[in-house]
Amino acid sequence: MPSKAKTGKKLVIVESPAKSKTIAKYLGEGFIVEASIGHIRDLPQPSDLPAELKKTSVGKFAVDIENDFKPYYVVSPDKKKKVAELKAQLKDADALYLATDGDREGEAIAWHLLEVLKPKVPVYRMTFGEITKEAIHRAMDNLRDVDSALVDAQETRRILDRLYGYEISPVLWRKVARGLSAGRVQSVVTRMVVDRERERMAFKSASYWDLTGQFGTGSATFKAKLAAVDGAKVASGRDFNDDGVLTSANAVHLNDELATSLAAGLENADFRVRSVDTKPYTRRPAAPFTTSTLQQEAGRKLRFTSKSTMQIAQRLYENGYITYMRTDSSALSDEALTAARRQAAELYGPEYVPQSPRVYANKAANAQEAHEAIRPAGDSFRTPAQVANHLTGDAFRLYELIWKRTIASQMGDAKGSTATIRLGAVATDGRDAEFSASGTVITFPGFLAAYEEGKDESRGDDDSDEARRLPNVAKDDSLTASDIIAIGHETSPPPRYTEASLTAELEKRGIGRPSTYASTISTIQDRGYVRKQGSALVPSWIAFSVIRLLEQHFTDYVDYEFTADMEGDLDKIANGQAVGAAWLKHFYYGEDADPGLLSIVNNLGEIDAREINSVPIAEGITLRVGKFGPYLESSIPTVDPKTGEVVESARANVPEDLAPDELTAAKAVELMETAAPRNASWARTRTPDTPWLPRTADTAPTSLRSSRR
DNA sequence: CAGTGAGCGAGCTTCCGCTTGACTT
Repeated sequence: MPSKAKTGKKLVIVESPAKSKTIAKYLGEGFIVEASIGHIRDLPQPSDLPAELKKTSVGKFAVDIENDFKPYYVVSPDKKKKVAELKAQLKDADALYLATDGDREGEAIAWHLLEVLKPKVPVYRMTFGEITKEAIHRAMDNLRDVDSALVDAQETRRILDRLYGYEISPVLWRKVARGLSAGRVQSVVTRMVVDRERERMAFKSASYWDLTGQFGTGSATFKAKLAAVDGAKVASGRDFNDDGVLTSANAVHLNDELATSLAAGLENADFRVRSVDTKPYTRRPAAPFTTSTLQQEAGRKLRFTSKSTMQIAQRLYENGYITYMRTDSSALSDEALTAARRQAAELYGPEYVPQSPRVYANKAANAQEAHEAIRPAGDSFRTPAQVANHLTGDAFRLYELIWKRTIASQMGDAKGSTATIRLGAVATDGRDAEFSASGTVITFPGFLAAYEEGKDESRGDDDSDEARRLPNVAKDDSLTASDIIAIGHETSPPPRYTEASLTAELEKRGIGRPSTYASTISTIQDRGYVRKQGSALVPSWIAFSVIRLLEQHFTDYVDYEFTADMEGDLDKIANGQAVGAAWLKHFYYGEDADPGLLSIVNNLGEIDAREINSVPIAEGITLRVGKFGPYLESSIPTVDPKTGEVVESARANVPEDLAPDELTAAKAVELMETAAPRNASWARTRTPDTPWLPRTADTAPTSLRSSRR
């Protein structure tokens, strides 16, 4: 066999196969572009370690906790084939270019490739923020070495997550239930959902009343709302706190009676315009999509789950319709800016495009910006009409959303004016009532011509800033009045998170990464911490127990700032100001006053499982999380009337679909009463004067039969 | 179903982040 001659080609390795095709095109002859398809090595499951290692200091985490936290890496089973292919390609190449993403994880992938492929040819690290011919060639002119400090930072992050998850999860198995898990990201996310439910449980609703009326001059009428009585502002939803207490000192709180009598007293009153105030209105377009904002907006406008949004986006990306869909950057490349501005001008006219391109600053904490924003691919965008024949239902709708958002982001502000009319009259009882109405008129739609961002369900009063035109009126004009009615309102608790609003919050706080938002939300559902009720995320009672334990014993680890603090430290490692191994040593074994994770876990002392799994619900009634789910227990001893026996406690099941905030004291009593017959005595002693028909196996069918006849 | 428990104690569960297919339901 003749000895194999080198092809003289250069091997370039990127992360994503879809990217590799485009890059190959730009680099041309002489280059072979391959993809690693993400990470190629990772820490194995400790159970998969070779037997001889299991007994050593590596055995617990696949990290040597006694020797500078040296990780024990293995090539991931599903990457063995890929690695073999890359090795074969490298044999024929005369240079290797590691072109993985320009962020912390990408740097680590480059290093792992280096470790596994052991190239004998020159190796260069290259990075680019966008996939254009210019950017790729610029990257070729700015080659460097793999940044070992940045790799150290990634490795530290990886090991920290293993130590955190695999040290704390077993505590939950022992104290709450088997199979549970804790982690730097999932535990904080679960805590957010639990905290929101706690706020809802503690929430006390307040009721307040106001008036609306129809006012007008001749034929034109408009609706206005009571704003002030005798010069004092009328209290509305935002004037109450979550305890149902009025917090605005100068506001008048109208109840049913006061509002109804005022409405009656205004029936024939002489209403006049008191002021007309006009203010200019401008609104700016939203930034181009990041992973997080795409998931939110697709959730709001298209009702997609985060998971399905990502699946559809992946297909669009692979087929060349959009740019990369896992990104935390809202920046557009120069090529995209030009394309968006040109297309906006063509479709809407040059006056719709501002003089200079709009630049969006990144709002998210810890953004790494290895890619540009999510936008239509290419240097001239295909319009939705042009792709309509190639894309089916959901894919088309997602493309259209991305296209609109991108175009709109480079269009001018919407301009108009907001008019506010204040009008009033004196009621028959002498009270002065002032109403107000406002309406916005858009004189130049700007970006609104292309796209408007959706809104999340808002709290409190319904927004009256709708785009409506108010009639032309002037001060002291007399107005007709009709339909003056009193309306009662109740303040509402903070809304539950949805996938979309939770993702937004995670991005804002810098918790998790674009590639994991969707899977994190799946994880907390798979573990039974959270379930979806419609689009709302509702925590389980198990989650309450878990979070309570973590808050009490691992306070710092479930702090909302934990990840942000970690990122700060990792930055120091990436800058060479700190070393990963020393940082991990501090984290795991402690330092000075800080005990470290290991000693916390080893010195938990007596965690009273019963206490952790209990939540007081009402006087004498406690919710407990047991082996078979949550149940209610009453601690009020009662005497069984038949046997004369003292019953120490009674129990009742809690329905699966009952959200924690729906388990009020009254509901708990009701559940105890309708539980098993043995609780009958409990119910009778508790509410002696209420006649109560036990719904037992004996009585229920009878009553059903009789009621049906 | 039954509720933090007698004794012995095997074997099991778990993290985050980067990427796609190859699987089943």
